[in-house]
Amino acid sequence: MHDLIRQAEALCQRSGMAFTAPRRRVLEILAASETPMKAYDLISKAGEGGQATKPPTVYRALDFLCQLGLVHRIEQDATFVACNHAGHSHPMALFVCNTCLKATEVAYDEVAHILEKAAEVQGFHLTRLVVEGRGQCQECALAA
Amino acid sequence: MHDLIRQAEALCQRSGMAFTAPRRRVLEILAASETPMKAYDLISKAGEGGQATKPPTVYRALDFLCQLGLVHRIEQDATFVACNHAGHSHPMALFVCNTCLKATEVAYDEVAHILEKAAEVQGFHLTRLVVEGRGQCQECALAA
DNA sequence: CCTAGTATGTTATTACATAACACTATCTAT
DNA sequence: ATAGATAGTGTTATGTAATAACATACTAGG
Repeated sequence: MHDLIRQAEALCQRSGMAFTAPRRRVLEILAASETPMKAYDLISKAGEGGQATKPPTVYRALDFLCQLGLVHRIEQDATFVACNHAGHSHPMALFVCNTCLKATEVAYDEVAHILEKAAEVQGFHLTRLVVEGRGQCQECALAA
Repeated sequence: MHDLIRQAEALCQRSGMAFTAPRRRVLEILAASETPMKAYDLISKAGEGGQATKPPTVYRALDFLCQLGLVHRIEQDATFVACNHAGHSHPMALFVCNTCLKATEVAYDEVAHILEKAAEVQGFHLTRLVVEGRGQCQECALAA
């Protein structure tokens, strides 16, 4: 978890971007969370203790972190989750458990390839791909 | 386009559901639209001419139509689009052109299979899958 | 008829996200 | 040093997406 912060620092330094206080704060909160978080939970969490934190601050940090691949937005339910695989940016599908709400990352290189081809057949050139799932994780299946 | 309406009627009759006025209205508007629509554009469009139409009316219709597979919600940008392939419910990925905003449907049976397997390896059982893309369609590529 | 089930109408509110502008820090070319 | 460019934050206000809660109407089976 502290690894992620260090990775972020390194990544920013290499690309000449600033790893500023709000960006660090948002990443720390997400990294410490077991499950993906909604933006407004992040906002209130970020405001605990210190000064009040307002939506734009957090949304800007999220945009930044998403672009760097340190955080992913889950489109299905508009939540955000820290990414374990920062740095190497191979495409990752996010599968969210309906019971415990935890997100599992799954590589989908092959799938991306197939989809790109399928799109190309229709003359469509892909620049972004969203692959997400819902279901039940192993732990919750066993507990049931 | 009128085909879609008839398909909807048939589908509802078969499954004993009512194809009511607001449901028909929403489907008609979506079927007539070249591109996916935002909910609130639908709401104001639905309110044109006749009586004012309020959010819950449209959202309820959308839920209904989505469940029947007559309409798809595009998670990336919270838009809705009528489905060409109503009835048979094989999984369809939606690729949206960044230029003309039109959506193209692409079958992804194979992909679904691979993802299910990839998930199962980690003990994750999938119940829902979202596959969406962004990019440029053929027409727009040629026009550029 | 009347009542259970299904759907709609309406008001109000909650949740998600960004526009616009003022201010601060930092870097760099002169 | 210092003026100007660049990047980032703080703040106010607002725009956009979605739903809760409750009242009302339609319709089919007893």
